[in-house]
Amino acid sequence: MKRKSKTEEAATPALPDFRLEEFLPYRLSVAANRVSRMFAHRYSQAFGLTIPEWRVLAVVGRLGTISPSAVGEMTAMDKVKVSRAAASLVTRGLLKQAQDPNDGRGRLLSLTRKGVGVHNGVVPLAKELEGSLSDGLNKQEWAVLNKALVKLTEHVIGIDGVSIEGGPD
Amino acid sequence: MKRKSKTEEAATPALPDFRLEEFLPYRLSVAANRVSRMFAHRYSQAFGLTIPEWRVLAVVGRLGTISPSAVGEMTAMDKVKVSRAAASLVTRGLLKQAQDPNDGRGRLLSLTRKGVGVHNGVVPLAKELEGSLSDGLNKQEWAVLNKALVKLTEHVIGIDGVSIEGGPD
DNA sequence: TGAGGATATTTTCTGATGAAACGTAAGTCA
DNA sequence: TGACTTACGTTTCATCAGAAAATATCCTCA
Repeated sequence: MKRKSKTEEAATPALPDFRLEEFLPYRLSVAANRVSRMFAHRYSQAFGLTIPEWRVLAVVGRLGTISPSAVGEMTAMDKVKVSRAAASLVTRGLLKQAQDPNDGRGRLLSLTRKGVGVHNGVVPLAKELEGSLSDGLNKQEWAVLNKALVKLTEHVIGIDGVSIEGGPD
Repeated sequence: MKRKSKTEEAATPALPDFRLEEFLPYRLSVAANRVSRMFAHRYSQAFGLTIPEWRVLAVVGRLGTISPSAVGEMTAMDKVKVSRAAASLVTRGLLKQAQDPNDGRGRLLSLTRKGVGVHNGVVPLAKELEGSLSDGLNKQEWAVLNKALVKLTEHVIGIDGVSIEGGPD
């Protein structure tokens, strides 16, 4: 199954051993992607929502009335992603977007009645999915995982000066 | 800072409370994205490599000669991503792609001398970056995080039948 | 043998992503 | 007031991702 190609220069000097499978950044990326995909699939199937849309819905649902920029801060999404997600939700009648009376540049987002209905439907699904996820770990592992992710996120910002914004989803 | 919009239908019935910041899938996604971006930035800066390219380089570097499909399995990347990353590495002279003598459909990837050089340069950087990442956590947290990510990844596959492949990076 | 189907990899097509440009609206200060 | 800078949100554009199609080869079994 693994034989050296003899046709050309066979380059096989001493290589530092490196196991990708044991590399934390790799594991983190794979885990996050698998989880994101599963959630995206479910949200989409049940409510036609993408993850950015769901995040906006969740934050607006909790805070009532909020600016797109504040949503961006709370969801770790950049302003472009928030703008698009909000526009899509407005088009679908789940979100209202009004002028901020105190600032001509600003907008204020809030849920419509329909948006409240969807929000109230998605939250239980989200919690249920998170619950089934937690079934794979014991209490202690779950708690440490949560804490470690928060610490890691905060710590990374310090390592690479690059102020990193949102994520793929 | 948070006032009800009175202009239109003010929809504010009882909403289930949901805190996105405490939602594990969200935390996982944010952490993974921040980490991926930091690593992508460094790899790119130092060696002009993207993360898919680095992953391919890493597994080819370890296994010597390997088919693209096997690389895909080992890197959790789909075949398209492997194909593109490999093509890019071949163009840049870091990788050799030969016909599999035993299968007309198959290819065999191996490092060129130049590829070995880059590989030997990236591995220490990767390890160093992982090390600085681990500085943010204590030994025990780090160990549990690693284990939890593996368990989570395996567990997710069972929840959602959708056989999920690669990731964004 | 040779038709049908499976497999490895690449290519195409379409949608998502983010950096940068843009339009507008505040703040600042001389 | 009026230039200059900063901030909010949207739009544009070039890149990137993955699903599905295309290509080439291999396998199976009648």
